[in-house]
Amino acid sequence: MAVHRLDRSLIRNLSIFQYMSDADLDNVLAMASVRQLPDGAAAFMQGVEATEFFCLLNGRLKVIQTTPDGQQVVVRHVNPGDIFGIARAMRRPDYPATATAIVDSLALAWPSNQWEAFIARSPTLALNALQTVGQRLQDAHTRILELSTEEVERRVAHAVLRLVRQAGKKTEEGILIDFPVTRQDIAEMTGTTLHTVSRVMTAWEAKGLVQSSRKRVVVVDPHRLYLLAESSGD
Amino acid sequence: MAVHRLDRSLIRNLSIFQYMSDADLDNVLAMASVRQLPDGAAAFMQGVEATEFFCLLNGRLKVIQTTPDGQQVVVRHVNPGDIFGIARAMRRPDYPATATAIVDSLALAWPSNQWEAFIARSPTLALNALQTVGQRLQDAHTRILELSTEEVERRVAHAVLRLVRQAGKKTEEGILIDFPVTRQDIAEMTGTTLHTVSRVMTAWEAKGLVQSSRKRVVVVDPHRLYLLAESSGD
DNA sequence: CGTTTGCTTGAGCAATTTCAAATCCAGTGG
DNA sequence: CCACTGGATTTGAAATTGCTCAAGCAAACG
Repeated sequence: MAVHRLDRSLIRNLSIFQYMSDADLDNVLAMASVRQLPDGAAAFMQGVEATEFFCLLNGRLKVIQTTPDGQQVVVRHVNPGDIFGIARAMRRPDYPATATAIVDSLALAWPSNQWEAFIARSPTLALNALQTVGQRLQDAHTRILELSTEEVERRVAHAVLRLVRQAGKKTEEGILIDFPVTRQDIAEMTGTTLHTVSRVMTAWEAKGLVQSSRKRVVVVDPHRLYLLAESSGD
Repeated sequence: MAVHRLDRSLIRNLSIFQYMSDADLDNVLAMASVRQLPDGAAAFMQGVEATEFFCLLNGRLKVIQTTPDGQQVVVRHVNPGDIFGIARAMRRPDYPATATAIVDSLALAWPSNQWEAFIARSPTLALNALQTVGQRLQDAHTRILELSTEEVERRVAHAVLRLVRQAGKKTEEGILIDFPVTRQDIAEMTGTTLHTVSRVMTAWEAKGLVQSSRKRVVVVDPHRLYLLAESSGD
């Protein structure tokens, strides 16, 4: 549970903790515990009291919101260096979504009630946190704009390009999305069905834009995909 | 331009400035200027450098994002007491949307570069700001969930109920939304067309749920509207 | 008044979902 | 090594939702 000798360098480079003094960092680290999250494990679940917040050291999570009738939406993916589960920082008592590891992952965890103390100690941290949440708000608005104004194919294109930016890895055939993604996942990111995603991606495959197989997507021609995402489809 | 003798009580009750010392408040007020925004005037415009942030004293604004091809989305409505235009606080150089007064309004304005100084002076302000942005993020996610999983009628119902919560005013016939709202506005809040909104609302009118006319919406039976918004529509 | 802005409504149509059925593939356990 | 199992994917056909186009009407505004 408690952590001995966590290295400062672990979190020194995380954007949220940038520009903090060594002393403050040590203080922050002293309160942290390490959490191992095997593939499929949840860091926290929707509706449960928010007792901790986290920072992902490595691996990858997806954050999912579920409607009362069981439909799911992928809120976002958590990448190494991201903080997540900061519901309490926004004065929300419970987690609004579920965060699940999609590959074996490792995270730091702090008790939620430490948040205020951290902020009080370091105004820089406050500004960083605000920026982080602000960025997420931007992303959310972008998504609302897309859901409101774009047709499915372009939404899917945007979603795939976003995945490329977050986890793109150069390979022989093109840029691989470096974690398992199903058609269902992409459907939940774009507000459509796995059937439609499948049809769209099959068409792209025929046009030589992507290559995909089971839980695996490679973008062969990012530029043409980008054009497709942006052009008004004429 | 500069403001003389703004009363502390003006902003004392605004949630964002709660729990600040009188001295800090005076300091904050000293930097503020008052901005009159007649109906139709823009506080700021999308894409323009974010030189100021604001707090609405009274009136009502709508915040709109426009796509490259001219489609519009209502991001949110600004109500008295809300801060807005804090793009810079999230390290965004420009305003991501346009804020327009939909009734004659009055706001306080501060230079964007004051933000950091304010936060440094008062950690409480930082926490309040974080909460505010956090709330907006929640709202945005709620909207994404609705856009992704609900059909038009329920989305419109949710949007109208949200307006009721923000600006509902009891009248003879029911709860009036206390500022001008067009079908187009509601369409831009729900990702549909004014035609569809019109059809939906005409049907509601026939069922005795609402009464509406030009730029005016009265919810006659909030409870039944709520049921309609929540039920899976069976 | 004439013009503009907002609202309604019908008809046809296109995009997407639903429903249904196969097929594929990775891993599992004989 | 191979058949088996279950999740993932593909695909066709039918059903549906909501959009586009088009027209007419009504209230507000100068």
